Amino acid sequence: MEIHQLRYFVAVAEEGNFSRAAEKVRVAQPSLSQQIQKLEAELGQPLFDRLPRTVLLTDAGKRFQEFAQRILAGVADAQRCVDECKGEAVGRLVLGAIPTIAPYLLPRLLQQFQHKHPKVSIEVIEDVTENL
Amino acid sequence: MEIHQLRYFVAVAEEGNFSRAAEKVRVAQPSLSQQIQKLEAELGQPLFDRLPRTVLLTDAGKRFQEFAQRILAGVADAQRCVDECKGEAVGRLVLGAIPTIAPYLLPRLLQQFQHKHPKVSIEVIEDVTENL
DNA sequence: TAATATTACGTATTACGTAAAGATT
DNA sequence: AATCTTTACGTAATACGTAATATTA
Repeated sequence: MEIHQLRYFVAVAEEGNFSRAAEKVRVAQPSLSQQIQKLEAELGQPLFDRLPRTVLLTDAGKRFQEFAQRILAGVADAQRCVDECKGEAVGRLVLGAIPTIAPYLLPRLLQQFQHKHPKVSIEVIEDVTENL
Repeated sequence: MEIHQLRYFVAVAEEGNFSRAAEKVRVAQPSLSQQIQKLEAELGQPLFDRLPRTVLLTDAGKRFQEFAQRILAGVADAQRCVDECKGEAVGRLVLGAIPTIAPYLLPRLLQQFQHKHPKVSIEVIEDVTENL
């Protein structure tokens, strides 16, 4: 069982149609068909009844759908969760800069940086020799 | 993000050691290392601090671990869920058998079958000609 | 030197797309 | 004929293992 298979499965379940599901998940329709078959083989039973007009979930498929959706939601949550950590730098930044240029470039850059990393304290040293 | 990557990640998080984790999930250690790197790349940040003696979860890694475990638990649940559907055959089974042999083989087989498929009603016909 | 993680690289698996076939209306 | 799914098959992506290379104690 793989995550992309779960995406395909949910798409077919929602669309009731392999072709439209394939467009939705942006994959060739036979490829999607293969992945669904593979998933069904691994689970040991069919997830869909392939009827002439539409594709319906089997009982097992209905059950499975809820789990699949919860898993995919979990994946999305996990993504978002670590994204929140991303810019969360903390600490202290000491920055050396050439006195002549500093006032012209730094203000905007530092403002952007502070916005992204509010927990970092910044100190700018224009004349480095003072600290030698 | 793939399910096997989550398994690898959880193993490393639990073992605090790539080598032992690799044994646990039965994969070569460099392969596991690669998959972790790939996962970290996709998430946009490291999940582990590679320290000399051990491997520790980063803040993002700690957060991610909970989600990963929930996802894997969901996968296991999904498997179990559809397994429950498996033997749930319902309906009626009419079985023809050679009269001489039937009494010797069928009782045990039918008992097993009924145990697995309690919702199937069974009829045994020993003399098929009666039904022609 | 021992223990551990990463990089390099060739191989085997596999997901994919295109084309053809099957099935149903 | 038209619509939809599956089968067939070659290609491309990739997960894997082995071997070599850091890195640290």
